[in-house]
Formats: sequence, structure tokens, C-alpha cells
Amino acid sequence: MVSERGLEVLRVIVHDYVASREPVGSKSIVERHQFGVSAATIRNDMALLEEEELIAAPHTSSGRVPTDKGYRLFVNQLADLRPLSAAQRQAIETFLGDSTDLDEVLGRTVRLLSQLTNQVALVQYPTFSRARVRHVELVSLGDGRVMTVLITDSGQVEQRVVDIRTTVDESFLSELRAAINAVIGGRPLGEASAALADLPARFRPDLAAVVGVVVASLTEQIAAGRQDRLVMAGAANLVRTGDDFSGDLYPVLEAIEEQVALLRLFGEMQLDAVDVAASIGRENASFGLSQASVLASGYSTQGSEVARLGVLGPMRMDYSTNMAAVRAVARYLSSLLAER
Amino acid sequence: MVSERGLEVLRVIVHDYVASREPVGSKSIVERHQFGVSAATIRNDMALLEEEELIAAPHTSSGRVPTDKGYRLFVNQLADLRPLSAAQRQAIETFLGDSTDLDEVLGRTVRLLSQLTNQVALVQYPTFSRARVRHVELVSLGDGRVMTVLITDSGQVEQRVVDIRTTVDESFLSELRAAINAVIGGRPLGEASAALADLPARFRPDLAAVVGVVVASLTEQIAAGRQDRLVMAGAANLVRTGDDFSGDLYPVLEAIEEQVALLRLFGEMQLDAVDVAASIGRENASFGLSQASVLASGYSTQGSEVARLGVLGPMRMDYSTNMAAVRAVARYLSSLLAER
DNA sequence: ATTGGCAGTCCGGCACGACGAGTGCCAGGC
DNA sequence: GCCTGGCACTCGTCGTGCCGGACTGCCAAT
Repeated sequence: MVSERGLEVLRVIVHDYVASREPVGSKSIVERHQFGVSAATIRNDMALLEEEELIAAPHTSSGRVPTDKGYRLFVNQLADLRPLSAAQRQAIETFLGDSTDLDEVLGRTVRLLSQLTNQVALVQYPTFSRARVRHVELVSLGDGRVMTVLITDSGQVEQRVVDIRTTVDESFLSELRAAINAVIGGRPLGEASAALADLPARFRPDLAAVVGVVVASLTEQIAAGRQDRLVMAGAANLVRTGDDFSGDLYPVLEAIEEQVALLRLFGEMQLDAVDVAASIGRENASFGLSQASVLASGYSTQGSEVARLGVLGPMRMDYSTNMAAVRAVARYLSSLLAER
Repeated sequence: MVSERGLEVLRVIVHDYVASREPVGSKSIVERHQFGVSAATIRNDMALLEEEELIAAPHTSSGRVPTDKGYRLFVNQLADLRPLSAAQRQAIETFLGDSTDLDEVLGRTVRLLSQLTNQVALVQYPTFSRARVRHVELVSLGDGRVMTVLITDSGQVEQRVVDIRTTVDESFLSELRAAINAVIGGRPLGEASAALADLPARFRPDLAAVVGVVVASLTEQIAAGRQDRLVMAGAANLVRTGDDFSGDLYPVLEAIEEQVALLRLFGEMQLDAVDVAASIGRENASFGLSQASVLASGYSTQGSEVARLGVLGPMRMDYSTNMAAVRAVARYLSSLLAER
């Protein structure tokens, strides 16, 4: 069983190792922190910690380094996050100040988060499926081609060009536009496809084919829009972190570019909109990120729906500060999106 | 003056160094290539090459390595690019097969190019300013807010939400839409802003303010749209290339993320739509990329306008193959975009 | 102009030893 | 029962010296 002081020792080991990047020994602990006991006593505690696999020695008789499990316990113990500095709060305000476009807001958010934490920042686009259709627009492009634009109440816009192979007049387009909006306007995307299914049958046979093509395109568009997307910033920070990724940051860069793995990871982390969750080291093994840690939190757009944002970095990172930054940015983003 | 054989020697030095990543010496040259002369002769040629600063020795009495100048001469000599393999041509066809959306096409293109070359691939969005306005759409979102959608003939779509603070009815919106399209429909973006300027004055005074807000938003949108954008893929290849960036690939990753530097670089490279240009090593110094080389070519969208695409990698790359890949992809992309 | 030979230079790897940091353990003190 | 000081031991690191290998540069001969 690990004693109370043992936990304190773990805490300072994590802290010092994060700061110095070097294995920390019993002697340096007693001289850098007031423990009121001797180095030998600390050594005993460290022996226990090692037994519990919370810390490990890179080689016999050298300082100790936290294991994934150690970081995990450290993070769990982390009751109150270090609040941000005034300058940082300021930065959030000015950086996200006023923006209208969703793309713009998320783009700024991800850059901000990356700057605050000096890590790779990730922001997921609001998941589409719970959003509602606000409007569907049809625009004739000439040459028998029509552009369909799908606008949701979360402010997202998806457009697509569909080839209908015949020319249609503007009045038919208006009619079709009205019909489509009547059927799916205001409905959640999840239900929209089904609702569209019987639309072609309501038109004259010679037009049904065209309607069918447009509906098929919209259906596809809805499905495609539901695929989650991710914006990312700060990849350069990965290499700046020194040799934390022990030479093979290839899988990390790959995962970032793939996005799929990261989205799955975001999905599997248990998140509500208030807390910041962490996934540490081997907990990410199935995503090829067993050297990395991911901190994430949810943020809410207008409705109750929740998307995610967070940072990715080496296990050896400043969890306290970074989790505080993630939380602050998530909250600010939520409030910003709520008032739109 | 460098002899004919001297140039040949430079060629094999570049080739062997690219392949083996090791400085190449006179002895290994004569045994790997049929020169019909002895190593000592090659050494004399190499001394000349070194005098011209086309090659350099990392340390006294070791093999030679091409300098930027050497690569440059090598590339200039490169008359005929190595044609792509059948498999590669196949890959281009299937990868870019059928796609409608511009985003989709460029996304696939950049991934393809990255795979073909094993380098970081970059594709610039078609520059907007020469594109023409195809259609402007106004969509009421309720709550006194209107979404403006700008569609160009290059297939790009930019949307933006504008807060008009009053409720307007659909008929006014139709009227405004018609007026806007009448004024700027079919005109190049460069002229559109000016053409819009006197639009508010043509409406009833109580509506002019609203028109003014919408027009201002559109003007901004046009300006924002003209900012060039870049899509990128294959950043993971940077680290895979070994230690070519001698530990400091931070500036490279940074430049990739910033985009601005790369766009400037693309802009400064002299490109027409047929040839592939190269910018090597210190030629990129002002962009923080003095360790890297960039290969780029132009591609054309419908009109005559030209955007750019290319790859970025270490100086030590296979110029012949990669330039062929860039050229092939640029050509295929041009033809694909022409037939839309 | 080309060649073979030879001396000189430098890198990389390896073994060796000194040093220092840190541990584990034990006997003794509170 | 917990803490402490001391001591032996283990390793990693760093500097040194040494050797082999791979080149080059130069020169005299062809």
C-alpha cells in the first residue's frame, strides 16, 4: 500500500521529471522539496512506488521516471487544476473575440489552444447527426447541373454539385426547393434521409427522375456531412519537445494526418462537457500512440450536442496547466457558440 | 571548366548519394559505373567539381556530397524526366477517377502526390481573383440573420453569416438577390467589389442600410476568398526521411503549418503550366527552408488561370522521379478540371 | 590526358578507466 | 514501528587512446 507521503513523492517525481526531463533521484528530491525526512526514507517510499509500477528506473541504480500508471494516478489525484494566468485569459478573449463563421471560430480555437499548451491541438467539428436542417438551397449552374447547399442550425454548410443531365427551368427548381424544405426543414439530420425517400413519387413522372437524382445527392451529402472532421494545429511542437518520442514520431504524425484514429480515440474517451479527460501512454496503444497522451474535453454548440477538443503531446507534459487550458478554451468556445 | 565527363561524374554522385545516403568516393564510382577510366582520373574530375563548389567533402578525405549548386546543375541538366511506371499511372487514374467537389478533388490529389513521391505534397487552391462570380445566394436564417453564399465558376463556394438586425421578408430578399446577381453575375471577382459599391443607393432609404450591410459582407467575403489556401498531405514523410533535416525539422514543420511562407515561395517560383520548377536548398533560405527542396508545377482550371502544386522534401531526393510525378499529376488534374 | 602508387588525414568503433549519481540494505536510534 | 546514516555496489557517461578503413592529394611515369 502506498502511503500518503508516497503519493506526495510520486507527485514531485512527476513534477520534477516534467520540468527537467531527467530521471529524478532520492537525493535531489530532499534537497528541492521540504519533506522533513532523509533521502533514505524517500528511497523506501520509492521502492514501494516501484513495486506498484507507478515509477520505473531506466537502468539499474539511476533516478526514477513515472510510468503510464504513475501519470494516470497523478492525473486522478489532480483535484484542482492550476488556474490560467491573467495573460492567458486575456489571450483567449482577444483571440476568439468576434467571429461569425464556424470554420473561422474553430480555426482560431485550435491555434489558440496550440499556443497555450505548446502541444498539438485538435478540435472536432460539431457532430452533425443531431444538428437540424435549417435550409436547403438549390442553385442552377447551367449545363444541366445543379448545386445543392445544405445548411444546418449549427452553422455548417455543405455543398455539392449534381449532374441532372437535363435543363430545368427556374420555376421547377423553386417548386422542388420548397418541397424539400417543407419535408426536412427543421428536422434532425438523422431523420432527414428517410423523410426524403418518397419525394420523387410526388412529382410528375417525367420529372421524378430528376428529383430522384437530386434527392440521392442530398442523401449522400447528409451521410458525408456526418463523418466527423478534425482541425489541427501545432504539429511543429511535436519535434520541439525534444526526444520524448524516442525517435519514432512517425506513427504520431501519421495518426494526426489520418484523423480516423484520433476521432475514434476522442469517441472512446469518456467525456462530459465539464471535465477534462486524459488518455495516457499505453491507454492509447490501439491507436498507435502508446508514447503519447491526449487531453480532451467536450464543448457544446447551441443545442445539447457535444463535440470534442483537446491536445496531444508526449506523456511527459504539464498535465495540470494543459488540462486547465483545455477546460478554459472548451468553456469559452461553448459560451461563444451558445450566443450566436 | 568542367568537362563532359565531369558532368557525368556529378550525375552519378547525385544519384548514388540519393540512393545510399552516404558520401560517395572515387573508388565506389568506378566500380559501380562503367567509366572506362581509373579512380585517380575520377579524383581529378572531382577536384574540379569541388573547385566549382558543385560538390563538397563533409570532412577532409571522405567521399563527396552534392552542394545546393550541384543539385541545381543536376536538375538543369535533367532533360527528360523518368516516365512513371504503369502502376503509377494506374494509381493516378483510379485515385482521381470521378469526383465532383473541388475540395474532394484537391484532397485526393494531394494525398496521391504524397504517396507517389513519398514526400510532403502541397496543392494550392485555384487563385480566386481571376475566377468569375457564377451566383450569389441569400438565405434567411431567421432572427434577423442572413447567410450569403458566393459561388464561383471554378466551383468554389464561400459562405458567411451576416447580422442585419431587422427582419426582412422573402420578397425583398428575392429582389436583392436578383439585383446582386444582375450586377456582378459573370464578372471576375476582381471587379465585383467595385461593382457592388453603389448598390445600396438604388434601394429605398429605409432598406439601404440593410443592403449596405449585406454588400459589405459580400465584399469582405470576396477579399477573404482571394486569400490563397493550401492543402497538404504526407507530413509524416518528413521524419521518415531519416536524418536529412539534421535534427531541426522544426522550421520545416512550422513553414508547412504557416502556409504563408510556402505560398510566397510558390508565388516566386517561375512557373508555367507545362514545366516543373525546382527550388533547392539555400534558394529557399528566406523561407526558413534552406535544408529543403521544393518541386512545383502549375495546373490550370477551366480558364487560363493557374494555381500550383508540388512537393517538399529534403535536398537529397529523387528529383527525376518526383518531378515526373509532379508533372503527371499536374497534367491530369488540369485535364480533369477542364472537362467539368 | 591518364595511371598506379604512396603518404597523409580523418572518421567510426572499441576498450579502458575514472567519476558521479543513485540505489539497496542493514544496523542502530527515537 | 518508523526513520536515519553509512556503506558497498551498479551503471551510465565522458574522456582518452588506439586501430582499421576509406578516402584524398600529389607525383612521377606512361
